[in-house]
Order: sequence, then structure tokens, then C-alpha cells
Amino acid sequence: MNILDIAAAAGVSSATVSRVLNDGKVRPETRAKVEAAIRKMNYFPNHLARTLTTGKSMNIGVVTHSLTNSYSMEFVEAISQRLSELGYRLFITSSETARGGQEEAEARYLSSFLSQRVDGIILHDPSLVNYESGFYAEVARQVPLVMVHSFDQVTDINSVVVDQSLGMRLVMQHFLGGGHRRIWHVHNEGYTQTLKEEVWAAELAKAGAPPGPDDLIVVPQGDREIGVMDTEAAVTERLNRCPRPTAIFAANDIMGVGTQRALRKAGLRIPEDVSLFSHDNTILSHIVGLSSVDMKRAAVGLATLDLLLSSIEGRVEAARRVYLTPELVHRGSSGPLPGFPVL
Amino acid sequence: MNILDIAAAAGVSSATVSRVLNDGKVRPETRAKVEAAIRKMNYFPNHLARTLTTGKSMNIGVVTHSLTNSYSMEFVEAISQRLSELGYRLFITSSETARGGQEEAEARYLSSFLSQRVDGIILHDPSLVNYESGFYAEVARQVPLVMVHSFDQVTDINSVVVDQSLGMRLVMQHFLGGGHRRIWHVHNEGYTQTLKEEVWAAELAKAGAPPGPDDLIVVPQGDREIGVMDTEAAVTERLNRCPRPTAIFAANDIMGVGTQRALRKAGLRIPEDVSLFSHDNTILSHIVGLSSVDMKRAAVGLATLDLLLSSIEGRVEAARRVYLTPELVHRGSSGPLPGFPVL
DNA sequence: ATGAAAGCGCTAACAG
DNA sequence: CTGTTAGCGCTTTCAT
Repeated sequence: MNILDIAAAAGVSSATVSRVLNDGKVRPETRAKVEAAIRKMNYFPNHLARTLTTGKSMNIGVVTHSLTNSYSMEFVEAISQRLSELGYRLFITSSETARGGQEEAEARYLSSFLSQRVDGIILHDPSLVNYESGFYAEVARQVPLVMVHSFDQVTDINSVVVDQSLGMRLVMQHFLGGGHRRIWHVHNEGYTQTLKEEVWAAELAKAGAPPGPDDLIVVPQGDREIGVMDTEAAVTERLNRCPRPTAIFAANDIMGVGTQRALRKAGLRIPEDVSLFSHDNTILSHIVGLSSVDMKRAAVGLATLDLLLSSIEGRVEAARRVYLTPELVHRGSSGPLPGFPVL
Repeated sequence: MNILDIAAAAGVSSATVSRVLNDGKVRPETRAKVEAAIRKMNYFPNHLARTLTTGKSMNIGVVTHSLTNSYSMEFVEAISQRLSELGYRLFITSSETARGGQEEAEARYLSSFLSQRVDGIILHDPSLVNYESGFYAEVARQVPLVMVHSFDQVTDINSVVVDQSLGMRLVMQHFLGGGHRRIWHVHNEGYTQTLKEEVWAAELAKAGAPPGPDDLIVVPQGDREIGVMDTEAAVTERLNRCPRPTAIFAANDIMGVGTQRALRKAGLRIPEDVSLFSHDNTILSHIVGLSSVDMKRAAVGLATLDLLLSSIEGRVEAARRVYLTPELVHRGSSGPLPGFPVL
């Protein structure tokens, strides 16, 4: 069933059918005949063949960490809605659960997207390793690409940067300023998280209280929804084994919730016994009343769309860069040490 | 940059390059030459052109309600992981936020998938309206299709059925058996929900306490994460305006959480003052300690994959149907009326 | 083991 | 306004 069948059935040429399909100039009666044939024969034009000639696939590839992490999916939903209105379809992939590691999965997905001749690619919170290898730049040379990330040195690729290190610094100032010195850090296995870890360790060291190995908790699946349970288990184990901290930072809200559950189960009050600060400010932290670092998702989504669409439409020469700063959202799960003098 | 360029660079024919690309029989030295050329020229084979001749796109289309509803995304992640391992890419769409209504959006996405020549389509919780119009059957005639849904009459399309009505009946038995008669029902705008609403109303009527108009609360965005806030507002408003119920059923966990928040804000204890039962048993209900109806997501995912892959590989003649029954998960947010005699 | 050539289904000049 | 035809980039017989 192809355009020639329709042409034959309607008694016209394939070019005319094509024009009908693409809103070209066709006499109304002719158009009616063609449309009747299309409907009668249940014909769906082959978009692949069309793409082969036009070079426009109307497909966008999206690489993100997890399909069940609110931080990822609230972003994806925001852009998906608008792109879908513009007629784009989205390939959505998650690297977190892929075999062979996230870096390798990202690379595989990108190659796959290139072979699919997508019109654009969005990398949500991608791997620093793949950036440094020059792989992203190579991809960006072939197709419009926008990165949403947190490391600072990118200038050769369209990118929306949210300064995670700054966010972490703000949290540490809040903690340290409240007198806390034993501060745990909970994060999942993954490249991006090391940024926060570095700031955490550096600020503690600067305050004269460098963290020990037991102050860091790594959660295997901390990026997926199931990570709530994993985190709860990991934190509970650590609480049983080590002297308890006065404050804990969780690198995302999933782990924040898991940590909160572990603390409650251990009979510890928040924030009287332990202060807790989370990250991403998704609906989860709102639900359970957790202070959290807001990553400005709405602004990030808009900026991403803007960069991508400009780039696709060729309105941009050089790579652009949008810089956004996070913000602390206080919900009472965190405060100064009891009795600590308020300045 | 195409297969001919590579052929020329390697001093072979395009057919040989194609064989290298597809693991065909090629002399090792020839293969090496070709692979060198591919690498040097940064060549990515055009998968669209390949699909045009082979007829296999290795793409799957997925239609679901919302990208930020755990119920949807835990399902999608489960199947995505496996399909990705098998080399498939996924188009993922959400109908909930689309302009023009969910039914229309579904139809649009499906047409789009057909034009893309996807190898298979998964409909997660699709519209009864579109089923009854015969549209799904028409699509299923053209490409392997699996529906995951809750209405009962489907026999002509591969489907995984989870008996939502049964789940609702169980909840109502639990409520009515505990002496409750004024039972509110919170759901979002959307077709599937009407099934639960019917059972709810019928069971109440059977118990001699048919619901009034004020016993039903409809939340506009109840299917997206943001629906927590919408629900909280809607329930709060209703509590202020009407005599309060002794029990509330929320049609998904997002609205369950929103309802829980509204009740707490109103100073009502759960379950002492009001019993609350939710639906879907996602991580959300677990986090906030809400009783919820479990829809057997793992089993649903496996069954869906099985049906889809069998269907794609042509191992199936007639449409198959997998039937699953939900189960109540009690977490203490719901109980009998205070002082109600326990049988 | 490799090459030549015929499609796959569509669009886009170019003619008429 | 409509038809003819040459590709788009790849796979796949059929030869060699």
C-alpha cells in the first residue's frame, strides 16, 4: 500500500497525491477524490520514505537517567508537551538501568539517534566522561544538540547549566552556619553526583572537620523510584554501625525520602536530632515536607526548548549557553544545632 | 555521507559495505579496510533507508497517560529496559497533557506511529471510546498491538487486562463491611476512571446509600504529579462546603496523597475520623503509608512484553488475552467506623 | 567473496 | 493545476 496505489485508485499521479498530503496546490475536486481514496484504502503515508528525501524526520532523541525519577520526568514532560504540539515525536531513553553502565549506554543511544537521523538531541544530565572524550562534540557537529548539566567547562555545545556546586555550597553554608560538623552525604552511583561530593568534602575540610569514609553513603539504585527502599536500608545500616551525624544531605529527593524514613524508624526527630536537606525539589520533597535544593526545572525546560528549536531552525551560529542558579527551599526539616547561638 | 562514499574510500562496492554493516560474509582483510573507512569518515548508516528496504524499524510506540505518574512510568521503565536490550527504541507519548483531549491525542499518536512504520505499539490504559469506534482494531490489523487496560469486552486485540472493577468492589466491601456509608470518590477527568465510579455508585446504592453529587470530586490534573496540589485544593474546598464523609477512595496515589494532605490540614485523623483508600500502590502510597489497590505492575509488564514480542515475531495467530486480578494492600489508613462491631 | 542493479515509498524539480 | 522523473541511502537477488 503506497502512494502509487492511491494515485491509481484516484486516477491521478503520485505527485498529486503527495501534494494532497502536504497541503500543496490541488484543485478541490481532485483533492476530494484523493482523500476519498486514502480513506477508503486506509492508507498511512510512509514517513520514513518522506524523511529520506526531505531530510526532516520530526523526531527528537532524549537521553535521561531514569524514567521514574521525578526530576528527570518533570523535565521531559515539560518539553515533550511543547514538542509534541509542534509535531515532533520523542525517542526517550534512560541510561540508569541500562546494562554496561551509563556512559556506554549514553554513547549507544546517541549513535542510534544519529542513525535514525533525528532532528535534534537533548542530553539531560549527561556524563562528564563522554563530554571530555569529545564524543558529544562530535555528535553536536552532526545534529542540533542541547545539554542540560552541571559541570562548568562546556562552551562548544549548546547547554543549559544549573550550578549544582553552588547549590551544594549554599547547603553547606546553611549546615555549617548552624553549627553542624558531622554531616553525612547520601548519593547514588553516578558521575554527576561527584560534583556535590567534592563541594561537601571541601567545605567540611575548610571548616576543620574533613569527612571520614563512614560519612558517605552510596546507594546503588538511588536514581530510580525503588531507590527509596534502597536508601532506607543503607542509611539504617549506617546508623546502626556508626556514631550518628547531626545533619544529612541527600543528593536527590528519592534518597531524601529514604533517609527520612530511616531516621524516623530509628526514632530520631527531624530536625531536632538530625537535620535533613534534600536535592531537586520535586513533588516528593513537597509531599513529605523536606527542605530541598530547587533546580529551576521550569526555567531549564524553557531554555532547553529555546536552544533546541533555534538550533534546529538554523537560527544559531555558535553554541549558546544559559546559566541558572539553584535556590534553597526550606521546609523545616533542617535547622541549627539545638542551642546553637543564632547570629 | 553515505554507503557509497564509504565504498569508494575503501575501494569496494556498496554491497560489500552493507555486508560489513550487517555481519555478512566478507573476507577479514576487506572487512578491516571497510571498518577503517567507516571510522575515519565518522559514518553512521542511515537507518531510515535500511528500514525502507527491510521493513523492520526496530522502533516501538508507547502511548501512556502521563510521564510523571508513577503508575505509568514504572510500567514503561520495566518494558523499556528489556526492549532496549533487544535493540528497540521507544517513542513514548503522553496523552493526558495533549491539547484536544486524550482520545484525540491517542488517535493522533497511533496514526503517527503507523506512518513511522513502528514494529509494535503498546497502549497503556487506553480510551474505551477509541476501542469502541474500532480504531484500535484497525491499527492492530496493520501492526502488532498490545493493550493494557481495564475494560472487559476486548477479544480481538492482544490485551493484558487488570480487573479494575474487581479492585473497586473489594475496596467497597472493605468500606461497607466496616460500617461506612458516606464514602467520597476522588478521581481525575478521564475515561478509565468511570469504571471505578460505576462500581462505587452501584455498591453504595446496593447498600441503601446511593451517593449524591457532592460525594464525587473531579480533579482536573489528577493524573500528573502536579495533581497532588490540585487534589488537596479540591478536597479542602469540598470539606469546607459539605458534611464530611467517613471514608474516601482516591482513584490513584497522586490523588490519594493530595486527599491525605487535605484531611490532615483540616485536622482530621486518618483513619479515626476518615478512612482513606488509594489506588495503584505505587511508591507514593508506600512513602506516605496509604492503603492502596495493587495493580500487579510487574506481572503486567512481563505479560505485555511477552505478547508484544510474540506478536512481532509472528508466533501468534489470534489475539491473546492475559487476565490479572488486583489486590488490596492495607497500610492502616483505612478501617471500620469507630465502635463498629467487628464480625 | 564481491559487484551490478533493481527496488523500498516518497518528494521536488521541471515540463506541460 | 497536474504529470514525469530523478533521486534519497540502503538491502538484496543474481551474476561473476
